[in-house]
Parts: sequence; structure tokens; C-alpha cells
Amino acid sequence: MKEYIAEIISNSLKQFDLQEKPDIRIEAPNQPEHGDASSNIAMMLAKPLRNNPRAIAQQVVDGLEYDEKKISAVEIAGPGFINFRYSDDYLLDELNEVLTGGESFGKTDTNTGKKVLVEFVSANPTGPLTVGHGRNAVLGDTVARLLEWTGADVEREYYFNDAGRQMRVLGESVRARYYELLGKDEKFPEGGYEGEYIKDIARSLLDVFGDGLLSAADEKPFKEKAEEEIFADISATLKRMNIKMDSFFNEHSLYEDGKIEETIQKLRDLDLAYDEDGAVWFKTTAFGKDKDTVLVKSSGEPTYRLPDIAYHANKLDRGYDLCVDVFGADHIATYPDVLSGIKSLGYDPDKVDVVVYQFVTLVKDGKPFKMSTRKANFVTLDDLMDEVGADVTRFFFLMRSPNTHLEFDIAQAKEAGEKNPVFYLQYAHARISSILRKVNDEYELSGKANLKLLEHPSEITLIKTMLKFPETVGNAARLREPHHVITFLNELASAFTSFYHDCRILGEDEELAHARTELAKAAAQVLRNGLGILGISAPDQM
RNA sequence: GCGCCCGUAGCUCAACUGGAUAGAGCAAUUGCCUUCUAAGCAAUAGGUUACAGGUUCGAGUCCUGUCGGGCGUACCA
Repeated sequence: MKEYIAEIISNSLKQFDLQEKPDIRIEAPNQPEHGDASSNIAMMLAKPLRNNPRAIAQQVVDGLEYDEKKISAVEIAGPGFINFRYSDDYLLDELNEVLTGGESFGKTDTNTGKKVLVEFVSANPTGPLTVGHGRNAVLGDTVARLLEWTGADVEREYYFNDAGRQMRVLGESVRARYYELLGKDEKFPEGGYEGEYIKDIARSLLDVFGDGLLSAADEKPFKEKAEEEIFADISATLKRMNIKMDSFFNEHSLYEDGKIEETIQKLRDLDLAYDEDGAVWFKTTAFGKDKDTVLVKSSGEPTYRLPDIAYHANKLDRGYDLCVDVFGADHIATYPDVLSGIKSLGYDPDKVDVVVYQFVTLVKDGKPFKMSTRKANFVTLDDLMDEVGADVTRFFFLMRSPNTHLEFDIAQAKEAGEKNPVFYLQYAHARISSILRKVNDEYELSGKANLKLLEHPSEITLIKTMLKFPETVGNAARLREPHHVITFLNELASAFTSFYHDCRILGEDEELAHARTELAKAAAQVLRNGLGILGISAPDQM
């Protein structure tokens, strides 16, 4: 519809002698009195045409040719806005679209044919996923779902590194606990992992091997067991959160395939990498930074930037049209280097896109709660889901813009009542389901409903709200900001509950009941679709 | 010091690429359950969008500066 309005305006503009084509933008006014769609074109043209906006608006409107089946009124208002009002016929046609679209209503094809990789979570397997990882996991998965709704072919990937210092310390921590269980003294490593889960892993090693591992030469068998068990744990947590990874990418494979060496060599050939003080440096000053960056330490160990560059090159080699990374604000500093790196290597940096989210402050007992995996001072996602469930967990991580700090108040999330906004959406859906069950008992509705009977303001508002869904999904996908979907669903649920209070279904005559049933069905469908994007269930009763 | 993000109602946060009278939820006040789920609806109150300038028809949104908060700024990941 917005395209249609842009088109008729464009046609009317032919009367003017314009140097360049103006960008015609149609938006939905905040105030309902201002109509359903609005254009600011007259104000945009005021300067080039050297005329006042209202006069221009009048000329544009005079030259407008439109289908009265779609648009019922056009008005000039304020400083020169041109406001359009949709006709009832159009709204009812669109309502039918919702019903026939069904579970596909809201899908678009803006990214059809594109292969997209979304990389997220990517926590090294040193311990269970915590609330801190939760935002990353849920955000990544939901961005992936949004991209799927715009037609993209999406894969979810988890990147990890089991070769670094962290993992070695993890292995040593397990070994220390293993020795402890056998009554042997073994110094607990400095900065080791203190969590209870380390003891569990040691215990399971003891069950299998007895004391056979006392003769192990290094921490390797301990580390491997730890990695295996922790990954199993992480996968189970993700599954519980309705997240399924398509692939796990081990950083180590980049070494085995020689990709790390290859990357360095290419950068050297480009004169962007050089040796100094026993280290290999990346000439980031060539990209506007004040200092160069170390790629390989004098110890021979690469810093994380080098594999990051090689990894992104690898992703693009795999033929993705778009690679989305999800990470916390603390990692933002590496991003420009990675882009510089892959650009130097001849890849298109526009194909890499980053979703950065700000930190989560966990509020427990009304106070901020500082977490550390290493010190075993954390709340795991499993603990959280035990308390509030997966739906609430997902919702809370998604309800805020990624770009803002998220305060996760456990007490509020636990509250099943009015303080918890998730239930508002689910409740609306459950109510509709309940009504539909009863409608089936009391009426024998058949044939097509006469939707023209829908004319109550609450009915009209509900229809108009539903119609915003496809655009909302498109915006959320483009901006990688799932919270827009939540804002929309709140509006929709609110429009439905107003309708629910104003307009009855049961007890009305059959024709009206039929029309309203169709409207309720459509609302339920859109609620389901929206909740589906968020990975949250839409229960039929509560 | 430098870089990135943020500052909106008492609290937590919206406001789509600059648009008309800045919106929700919670908290507060007031009505509404013999009728489809009151986990609800309707209404009232609550604001100099941190501050000071600038850009323009028009700024919460863009630019400059100040103040305040978060995160970076390592041959740590």
C-alpha cells in the first residue's frame, strides 16, 4: 500500500519540472486523526521549488489520481503533510490476506536466495552457559529467525577454541579435583575453575578409569573429558532455549588447514604484516589506527585477531552472502581489525555485519550481581530457566534494544503475574483459542463470513494493527533488532484485548459472530507468527 | 588521554533511515467481574528528552562542546 501511495504521488509530481527524483517516503502518523499514511513530500520540495509547502501539497493533491477502493480520503494538514486514509474495502481485503497467508503472513522475500551465516554464543567450553551468555544466544537465534522470515537461507554456527590457555587451565583444574578425590595432593592451578561442575567431571573420570589417570603425562585427558561434558551440557541448555546450531567450528581447524599461515603470508605479501621484537605485527596504522597490532606474539602464539581474520575469510570462502556476528560490547575493538584484514585479503567487508549488544546486569534481591565463570560466581541459564521457564528467559533477553544495557531482574521475571509482560501476549492468544473452542460448540459457521460487518472502532484498530506486521518484521530483520517485534506484539495484544472487551462473539447473531470469529482467528495467527519469530510458545490455554 | 555505546516520567524502557500533541509496562489514584479467561479493560496523574550552543520549514534523533555512566584502549581471550 505504501508503494502504491508512493507511486501515485510520483505520478502527480510529473507536473513539476524537477532536476532529480525526490525520495518519496510514506510513513504511518502517530496520531490516528492524521490518517493511516502520510507523506512529507511537499516540505521536501519547498526549497527546490521555492514555494511554500502547503501550496505545493495542494498542487500534488490536485494532480493525484487514485483508486477510491483503496483510499477513502486525502487531506493536507499541519505544515504541509499529505495524509491518506485507507478505505474499509481495502482493510477487509487485507484482513483476508492475513487469513489466507496463515503462518506465512509477515514473510517477505527481501533476502530470498541469500545464504546467511549467523555466528553466535561462541563461548569456549569452560563451564555452563550463564545469564551473561544468554543475551548472545537468544539474540543470535532470533536474528537468524528474522532473516529466515525475509527469505534468507540461514545457518547457525558456534565458534570455539579448545587449544588456548583457558582450556589448559580447565584441564588442570579437573586433574587437581581428580587427585583430590583419590586423596592425593595436587596443587589447584592458579586462576583455576572453582565451580562444582569441575568436581562432577573428575568424578565421572574416576568412575570410568579408576585411578588409571594418575599416570597421565599431562592434563590432556582431563581437558578432553571436560570439553566433552561441558559441550553436552551447553547443547542441552541451548536446546532447552529452543536453539539449534547447525555447525560447531573449531578454531583449531584453521591451524590444521594451514589457513593461519596462509593468512599471515598473504598479509606479508601485501606489506601489511612485518616482524619486530620477535613478534609479527599487523599494520593497522594503514587503516587509520594510531598503533599497529600484534598478530603473533614473540612466544609464537597468535593473538585472537589472527584466527578471527582467517575464520572470517573462511566463512566468505564458504560462499555466504552475509555473515552476521553477535558479540558483546567488550569485543567491539577487534571488529575493525577483522574487517581491515579481510578487506586486505580481497573480500567484501560489507558482507560481514556485527550485532553488538551491551552488557546484562543481573539484578538479584534488588541488587546488581557480578558474575565470573572462573570464580564460580554465576547464575547459569539452566538455573534461570528452572525458575522462570524458557519463554520468559527468551523474552527478557529480547525485550530491549541490543544497544542498551539490559537489566535482568530475576524477581520480576519470576513473578507470574502482571509484572511479567510475556504473559500478556500469551494470555491474549490463549483467550482467542478459548473463544474459538466455544464458537465451535455453539455455532455451525459455514461459507464465507461477511467481513463488512466489522465496523466497530476496536475492530478497525485491530485490523490496522495486524497489517503492520510484515513491515515490522522487515524492519527488525534489517536492523537486526528483535525488540521491534515485541513492541509490535504488545500493541497487537492490547488492540485485541480492547476488542475483546468491546465486542462479544458468543451470543451475537450468527453473521456477526462469524465475522468476528474470522477477525479473532487472524489476530491469533499474527500473535503466533510473532511469538514464533521470538521462539516463544503461543499456548492455547493458561 | 584516546575510541565506541548510553543519558527520555519515581523505576525499567519505546519512539521505524529528522516529522505533527514524545509513548508503553511497573509503581500511584479512580471506576469496572450473575455474559467468550480480571494474568484483563477504561480513566487520571506523572516530562525543560542530562546541560549549553549549532544545522533547518521541523531535532529525543544530525554536528560541536560540557557533565555523568558503561565498555574498550595489553605480545590477556
